[in-house]
Amino acid sequence: MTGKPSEERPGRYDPAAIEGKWQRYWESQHVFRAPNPGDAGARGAKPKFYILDMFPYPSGAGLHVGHPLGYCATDIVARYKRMRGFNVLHPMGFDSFGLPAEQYAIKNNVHPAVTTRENIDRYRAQLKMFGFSYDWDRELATSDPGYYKFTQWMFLRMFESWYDDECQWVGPDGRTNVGRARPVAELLGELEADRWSVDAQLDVARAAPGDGRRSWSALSAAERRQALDRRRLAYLDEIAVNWCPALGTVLANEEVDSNGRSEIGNHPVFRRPLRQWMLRITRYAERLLNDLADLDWPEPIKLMQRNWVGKSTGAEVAFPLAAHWRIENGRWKRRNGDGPTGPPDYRSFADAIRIYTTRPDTLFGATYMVLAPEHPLVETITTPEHRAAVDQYAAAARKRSDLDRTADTREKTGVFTGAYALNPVSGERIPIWIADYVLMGYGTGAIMAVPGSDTRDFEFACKFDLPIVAVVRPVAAWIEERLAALAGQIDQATVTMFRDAAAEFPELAEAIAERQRRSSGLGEKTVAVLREGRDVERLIAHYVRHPRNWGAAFIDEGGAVNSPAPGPAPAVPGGVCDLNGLATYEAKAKIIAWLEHTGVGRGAINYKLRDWIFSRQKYWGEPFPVLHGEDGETLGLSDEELPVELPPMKDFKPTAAAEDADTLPEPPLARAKEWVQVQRDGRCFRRDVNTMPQWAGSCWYYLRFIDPGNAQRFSDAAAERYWMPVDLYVGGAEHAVLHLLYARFWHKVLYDLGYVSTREPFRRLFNQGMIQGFAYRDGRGLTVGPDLVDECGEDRYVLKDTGAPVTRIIAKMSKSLKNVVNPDGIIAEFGADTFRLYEMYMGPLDAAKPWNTRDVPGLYKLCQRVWRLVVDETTGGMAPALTDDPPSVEALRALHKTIKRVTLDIEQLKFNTAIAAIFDFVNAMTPLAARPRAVIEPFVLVFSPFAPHLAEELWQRLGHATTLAYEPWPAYDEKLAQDEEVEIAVQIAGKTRARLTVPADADESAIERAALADERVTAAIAGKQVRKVIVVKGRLVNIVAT
RNA sequence: GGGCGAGUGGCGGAAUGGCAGACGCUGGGGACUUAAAAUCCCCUGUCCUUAAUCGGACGUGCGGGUUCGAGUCCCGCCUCGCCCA
Repeated sequence: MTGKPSEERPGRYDPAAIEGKWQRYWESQHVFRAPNPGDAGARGAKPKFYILDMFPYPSGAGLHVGHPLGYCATDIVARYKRMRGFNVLHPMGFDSFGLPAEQYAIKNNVHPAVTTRENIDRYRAQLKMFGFSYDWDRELATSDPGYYKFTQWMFLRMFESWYDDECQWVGPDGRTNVGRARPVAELLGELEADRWSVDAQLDVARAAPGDGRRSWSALSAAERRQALDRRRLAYLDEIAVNWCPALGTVLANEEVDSNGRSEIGNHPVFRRPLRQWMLRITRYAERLLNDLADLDWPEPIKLMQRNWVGKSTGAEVAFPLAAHWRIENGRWKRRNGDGPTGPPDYRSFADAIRIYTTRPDTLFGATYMVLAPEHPLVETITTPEHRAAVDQYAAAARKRSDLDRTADTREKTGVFTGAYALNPVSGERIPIWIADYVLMGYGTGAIMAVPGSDTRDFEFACKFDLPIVAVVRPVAAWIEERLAALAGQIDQATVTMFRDAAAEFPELAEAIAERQRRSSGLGEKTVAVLREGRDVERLIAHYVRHPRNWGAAFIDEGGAVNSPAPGPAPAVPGGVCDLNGLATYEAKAKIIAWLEHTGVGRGAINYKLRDWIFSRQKYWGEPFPVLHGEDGETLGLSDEELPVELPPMKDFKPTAAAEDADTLPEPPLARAKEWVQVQRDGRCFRRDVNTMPQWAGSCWYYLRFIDPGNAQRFSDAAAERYWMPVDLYVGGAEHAVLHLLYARFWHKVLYDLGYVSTREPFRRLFNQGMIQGFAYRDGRGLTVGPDLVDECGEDRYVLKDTGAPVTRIIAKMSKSLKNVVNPDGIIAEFGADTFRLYEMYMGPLDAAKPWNTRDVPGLYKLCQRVWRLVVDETTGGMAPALTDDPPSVEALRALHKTIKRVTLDIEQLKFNTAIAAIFDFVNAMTPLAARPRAVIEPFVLVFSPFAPHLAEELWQRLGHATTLAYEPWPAYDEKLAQDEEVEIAVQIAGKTRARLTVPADADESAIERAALADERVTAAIAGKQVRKVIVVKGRLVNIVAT
């Protein structure tokens, strides 16, 4: 099928021979070395282009066909840009730390350093087969001590920095920023000079000591440490983590599935409080949002980042505890008489539950409160008679994962603490519950429950029979929707049944009434109203009075009602704030103003984004460059002590632990006893035995590529200024949030500290689509792999063993389905150029598309046909049709059209249509008896980014001594890229009735005249009057006649 | 449940609001050949009409709308994919 060279045809296209030859040439000549400013060979006047692939994680399985998709695309652009005169930085490296490497190493009982080296060698060899134009001199691996030395160095910079929200400053890019990471030393300077001070909560205050604020000199060593640690960008905190005993490590939330099991290996995961390194990414939330505006990224990715940061605006409100506060004469009074009584300040409002809400307009509907079971107040407010139940519930909740706890489908659980709070807008006593659907790590770990306006609160209130007040008037559409949903649920018969049962068994009447009330279906009255004919106004009024009967909360925006409820106005401090009738946005503004005026709350912004848990309890990662003192002091190492290398350990496995919640995680490094113990100035210190997560190394690798050999600095400052930012970053959408958000955060810290010159690392981002595989679905709906299926005739497939028919479907490539395609076999049979062309021709780069090996030979044929444009297969010499004669106009037109289409398509990363243009060119040239060199040579250049080996070989055979990689990209002549004559359609009322050929530059009136003169047109419009003639130049004429 | 994206021949796909199906694959036919492979050429959305042409109708998931003109824009629905819950 593939027509390899033979005795008869020794001159046939032979990719195996030419691809190795050119790969060796490129490598030995360092053809793709990109000079840094100041390097030998640097051409300073050249514009730069930094094009980056998401570097691979070198797994044991080797590359599959999905990996090279993005790499083929970037290689085309890199080669194109070189020919356009850019100095192109196009590097490749390996993300070689991480849990999978460790898992693989454990499974095969080899040290991860060994397997990692082997995997990298394998990946590099595979990558080199494709002929990518990487500057391999810049190769790096994140697990190399020369690399992670700087990962540690950057961590230390974060440890030694604090975030100053108020700092206004001009960055090296000349732009004004608000907020900046600054050295802790500067903070210390302010404190030591008593310009700043420390408040009662050990928070730094930007004011001199006094008014309850203490001077730095008045603090103990431990207090000082605590005050500084609270500000550091990298800090230690005790938080509940996902502890997986079987894997011996803590997992990120994303690594735990909805059943509370680990994504890797499906092991149980437990919640455990653990002291962890955290990075204060939350301080960057606003900048991470705002700076998206400048980026040329796909909108869906930007949106995913925005959602991840999850900014919301609302209010913080303090709900005073009823045990401590009462309202007297319109003022807040302490029950025990002491403490402040005047209009309280929100910050100092003690003995209150603080909550954050996005809907402060619904405050009048807050009929109870819920604390997370871990909330510190639970301990103090629970009354003795509820103590046992609360403790038991809290213990059970701790074991559950966040995901599990907040799943919508789960039945709500919770217990009453016996304590009450006062709703500050109504003065009402409302009960305080604990429930696991409230998370400590989110917001303040407490909520005001508004069952009338929140689905989960509504379900909870129904289950525990807590009051529900509608505070937002629903819209008619919602009422209709609820009616439709409820109509089938509880009908009149059910209601009658309840009533009849109550009449027949008077002793059970109360219990039956209770059940009916709780059933949260349509109540009797609702049904009655329904029968009267769906008067929406009455239904809305009914909902406002009896929301429970409607089975769901109206959670959208609308007019405020019951705020306050009808009746005498409650006597609350500051006077009641009437929201009734206001639209949600007005009500929010009014209540926030009231909250701030009365001191029980304030407007606030909240983010879903959490601080980044930066510790992992595994071996194969970057050690933390810090020492822990016996007194709790944490000491950052000096730059000279970096890198802190991983100790060579024979046993790097996690400690096998029982699969329950009570075992303590013990990282493997804890067993490297000699490594852990460090003497410093006669004192004993312990090294940190955690390692950094896999994301750490990938946060800044694009900076290391700029100057990978630099031992003094992560990269030379001038080189960084020259190359940054990355002009085009290509990779899979699976990294849309985490890697890209972490890297942006990391980069901004370096920017704030003056180490990099741009505030964003990746100017343009492109996500390649997934390459899928085929699978088959049998009669029972089960998916089976291609290894179990035979093809019998066109699009008919049967199971090999039973002969039962199956249908072909498209599925993710997976080991279990055995539908993974390995590129090695394809390259061995057809060559890398064919592989590259096929992947680029499959469809749009960003679309998911199935791999179909059947289509590959078509691209091999293209290579053969291009080959034959230049080479005579039988002799191996030059094709006789190749001439030095001046080209015909037709040949020139074919060339210039091709240059134009390919050029514009590469600019837009539309490689599939660029290759279609190449097919067109080859189709046009093949039948020609004479193929002028003046046409073939520029074509070879245009073809070269796609099939570089073949193009280099032809270029050499055409008589050129050196690589074509730096030949100028052929220019096209706009005139020659157009046909002389074009065929245009003539439509009568939108239907094509005729076609005519006109000169390409014919103007509208000439086209109209020609169209109206056409006999098919005159026949069609005979007896009608022409109302309108639309002429689209070069396309069509549309005649409207009646 | 929410958000985003996508539905076009037997298949992958093409189409600044302007001739739907470029280009490739598959399939069919032909040339060359003793023959096959390879190569080259032609045909290949469905239906109607015709001896064949010529010609006509339909056609971009479904139903509406805007427009001289809709695969493309707007509204509603269905299905699939991805992300978040």
